[in-house]
Amino acid sequence: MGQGETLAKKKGSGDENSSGRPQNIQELAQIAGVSAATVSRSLAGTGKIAPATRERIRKLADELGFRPSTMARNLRTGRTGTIGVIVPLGHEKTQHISDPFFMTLLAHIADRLADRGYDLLLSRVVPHDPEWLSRQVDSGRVDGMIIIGQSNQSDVINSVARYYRPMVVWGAELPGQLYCSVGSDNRLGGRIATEHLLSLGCRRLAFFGDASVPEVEQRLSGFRDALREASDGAVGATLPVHFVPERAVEEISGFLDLAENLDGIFATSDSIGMMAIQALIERGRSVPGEVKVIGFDDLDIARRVLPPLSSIKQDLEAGADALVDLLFRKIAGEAVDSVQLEPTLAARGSTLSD
Amino acid sequence: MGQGETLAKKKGSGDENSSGRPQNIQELAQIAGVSAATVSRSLAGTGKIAPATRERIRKLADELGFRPSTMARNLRTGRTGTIGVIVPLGHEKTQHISDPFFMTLLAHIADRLADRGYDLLLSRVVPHDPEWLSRQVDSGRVDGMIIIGQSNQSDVINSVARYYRPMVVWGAELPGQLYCSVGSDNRLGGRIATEHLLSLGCRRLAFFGDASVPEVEQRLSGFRDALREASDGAVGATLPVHFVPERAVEEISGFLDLAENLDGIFATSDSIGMMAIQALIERGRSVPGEVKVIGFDDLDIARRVLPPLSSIKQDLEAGADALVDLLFRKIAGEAVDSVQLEPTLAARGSTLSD
DNA sequence: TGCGATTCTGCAATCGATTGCGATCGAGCT
DNA sequence: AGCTCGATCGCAATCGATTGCAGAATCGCA
Repeated sequence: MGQGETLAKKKGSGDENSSGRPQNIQELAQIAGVSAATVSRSLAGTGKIAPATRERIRKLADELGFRPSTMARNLRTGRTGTIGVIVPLGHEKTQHISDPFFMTLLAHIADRLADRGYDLLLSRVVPHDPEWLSRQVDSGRVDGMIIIGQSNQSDVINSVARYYRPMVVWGAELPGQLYCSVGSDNRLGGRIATEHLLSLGCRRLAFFGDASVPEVEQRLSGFRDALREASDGAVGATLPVHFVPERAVEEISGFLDLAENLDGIFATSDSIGMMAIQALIERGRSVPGEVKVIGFDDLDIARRVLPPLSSIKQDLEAGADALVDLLFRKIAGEAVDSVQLEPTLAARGSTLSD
Repeated sequence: MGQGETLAKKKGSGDENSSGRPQNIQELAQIAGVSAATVSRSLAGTGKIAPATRERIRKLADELGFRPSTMARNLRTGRTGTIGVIVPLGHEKTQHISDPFFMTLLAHIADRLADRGYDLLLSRVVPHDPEWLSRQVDSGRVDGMIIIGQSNQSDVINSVARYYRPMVVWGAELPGQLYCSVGSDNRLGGRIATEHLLSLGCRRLAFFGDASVPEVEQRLSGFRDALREASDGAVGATLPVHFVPERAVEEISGFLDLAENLDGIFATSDSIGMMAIQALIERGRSVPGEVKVIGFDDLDIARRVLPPLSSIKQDLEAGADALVDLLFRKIAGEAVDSVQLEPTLAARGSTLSD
């Protein structure tokens, strides 16, 4: 008999079950006077079951508050009904998920998955070893995987993509990637932002962002493209601002003290843009009068600060939509392509004098 | 033989396994020339196993990229290594998880759980039926449950708390609750905010917030307490602003057009506070000159808008800490009490003239 | 009344890892 | 050499639900 009797629940005392709450399908079957198979089929609505029996079982289960173990079902069927979402924080060991960009995208993904009746298993990992992804993938707890941001882990993702299909990635589209990704056309976004500043008369620009992150690197390319094409004496500097707020503030302040006749800033995130504005105003330089500032992402907060922050809009809701849609099509076995979203300009008070 | 052969993975072709990647502990055992039991014990490090054997198995598993099925383990051991986090959105059917408050708290919780090696299963539910909670709890997929905000679902939570122990709730401490909760002293927070406005000379106040949410109701009590005690002719109105941004903006605008000589606003969240400021400025009323505004929560964004928003700080990091700590102590069988965090005043530019 | 055609149900194998208990084997001791 | 003892390892039951196949019950029609 039971060797595993030291394990598991045993919510009830010893006898049967104090509360009368059946712990498994077997007990419910016994109470109903049928076999476990019949209970299973009744509850799941599969197979041929007499309608009367099915209703009886269902009502009984309902009254007794019985719910079959999801895990046992998962083990048997091989499907879990949950999608893993993972945020590799490779480039900033101390960055938290609390970053507003992650949070926003994550929330939209959660909403989309909820629409489809799937749950979301969230893992925040700092990839100190190359196993971080395969560990999750092979754990067998998820039907698919969404990765938010390649960070500097494109290699690892590629190696897993070689054998694991149901996986999509938010981020830059990199040459030679084996996985399918969803992200903005960062280079175009960078160009639009820069051209916006140039068209407003800015000639001494700065790019704020850490180019070791693929997305940022692409935005920087756009920045450089636009500057090159302007060819009217406009110049641009680059300041590798980190994503961690504390360090960023420091870096920005130091830079602004030196760069005295700057007249335009392209920040690679709204957070950085807002920090830049604050630092400028603390130094008595007006925005957008003396310096114009544009951010990237166009999160909700961009609209709600004063002056409202101009930004390059990434439609994260559409992005989440695309990620989830692609993932489910992959799960269904379809072959799908990466998606690039078109970034758009949202010009506001931080660049427009009004 | 296999009746379930239509199910499950079968990553390999038909024969054995093309890639040589063992799919289960059995195959690995065969390759290693030992029994499944030995493999299990080697990998888990349990039981008495010859050190040589254990190392050999481990190395082999590593080389072959084998990882045991988490689900099978879970089924057998009855533990899952994941904590469920659930956000009941009872009072605002259309509100999304994307609310910055939820996301901030969620992120901190995720970080704390990650520290302990636990994963986080996120469910966003709109409680249209009273089963929303028990469905999650009884699914057997989690070792514990964190609920963010009772909303108007205190009854449901109570009824589940009667039989399910490992569960903690973020939110107001309500009389007669059977579960253990973590939250700010909202009444005190409301009082502090109001006294702050009063001390700055405000006499015609308004409270912005939907008092049908328990937390908000308590803040409103604090607001009223302070007003009553002031007893110097200060008056206060209440505007039930919803949490959904679109509706809130509309409601606030309409109110401000009528309430012309308002001089102080206590908003029950930072988002609402920011919307109030924006609406005021659009109407040419200066902040903090003519009207002073204070929010609640003190999220990151409060500090980063202009003028910086004064707020009542809820230490969400400490809150997440407490939630997770309490939960694990409950799981361990300890009896624990609810925790109330002390809210503090963060006075900034939206109330201080500087 | 009789026999095949349907419907329902039940049996038992199965998913993959864990673990109590017993079997095995070699070492150490008399 | 024979025997005891302990360290390892394997057998097989188990967690709980699912499902192919077969047996039982019911029905229809001649």
